[in-house]
Amino acid sequence: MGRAPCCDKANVKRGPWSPEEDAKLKAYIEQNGTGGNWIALPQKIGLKRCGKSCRLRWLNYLRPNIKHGGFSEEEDNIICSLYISIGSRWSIIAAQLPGRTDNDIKNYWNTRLKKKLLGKQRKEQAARRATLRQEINRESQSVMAPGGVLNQQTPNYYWPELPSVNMPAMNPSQDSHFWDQESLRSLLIKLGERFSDDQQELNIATVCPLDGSCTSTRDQPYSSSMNVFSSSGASMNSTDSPCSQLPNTNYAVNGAVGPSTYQGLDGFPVEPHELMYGNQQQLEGLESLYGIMDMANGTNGALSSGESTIWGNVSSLAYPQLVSGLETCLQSLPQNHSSFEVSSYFGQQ
DNA sequence: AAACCCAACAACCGCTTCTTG
DNA sequence: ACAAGAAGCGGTTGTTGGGTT
Repeated sequence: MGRAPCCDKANVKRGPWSPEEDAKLKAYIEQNGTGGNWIALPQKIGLKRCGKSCRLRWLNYLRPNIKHGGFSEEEDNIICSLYISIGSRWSIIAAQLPGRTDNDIKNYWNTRLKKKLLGKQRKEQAARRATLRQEINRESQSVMAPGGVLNQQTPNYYWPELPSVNMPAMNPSQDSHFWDQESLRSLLIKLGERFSDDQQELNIATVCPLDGSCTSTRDQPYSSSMNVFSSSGASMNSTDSPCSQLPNTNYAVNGAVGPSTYQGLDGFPVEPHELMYGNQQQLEGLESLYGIMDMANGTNGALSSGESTIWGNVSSLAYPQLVSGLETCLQSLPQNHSSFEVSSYFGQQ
């Protein structure tokens, strides 16, 4: 037995909406609201449409203050960084872009943004692969060579540490890849406004990327906007974001976050670098992200030894607090996409 | 001018989650 | 606690219009 249809498909009009239908629906909702029941609405106003279709039409097109097209550079950046950190959670992404609908963003991503990013990235990918393989070969040759480090104790699943992919410093002031500060700031402010409706100051632990020391966000710049994921049990507007229903996060200070732990990844079974070096497929998936990260950072994507690498950019990309907050937020949501899943996704493209 | 291709976007479908009785 | 129905969501498909051959 399949699921019962939401409406009588035989008596329901499908396809594009006519201006008359739009006008009817708009006028009724503006005057009476939806009445809390989309299914019954079309009958009330004499529309031969499915209730779901009415809802979609209203939300994506007729609702006031909807913006169509003309995505700004900043919006591009926000979409990219959020996509990279949380995956295709379009409704959450849309919630950060006033006037944009999830459908609009999804379409924009699928038709333009993804291509823009992947096209840019593809060019660089070949060059990077060559470099990486060269490095790997060199490394493995030195390992296998007589007098090399390989011995009986070396587990065969061990992937040698890649010289060009080291855990980077993540200091914005020193990192030319670091996300444009203004975009970053405004995004954080937006998110802060959206997620928090109390003014309590946050007390979030932050791992210093340089030395791994633990500090509170009280000491950080932009602290006013970092109450995004308040540990204070702040009340949140449940209509604004799914994250509003989240339990408190584990960012409370008191040393809860250790130096080697990535924020928001506490629940993750292994540490990022372990995954990264786990196998070559994974690596290539992550490789694919380089281009995107670089695009987001407004650089040409060149990655050479000693430069900031993906992890540095991941951090900068989405601003440690934002990403970690979202990661944690999403751990409590269904259909979670972690950054690692996203990287796998790109690896398959 | 016709055929074809492709990008963009609107709308649909079906699954999941939430709400209510 | 449970079931049913409604709403939300994301993937996919269909349509349209512009560009190219």
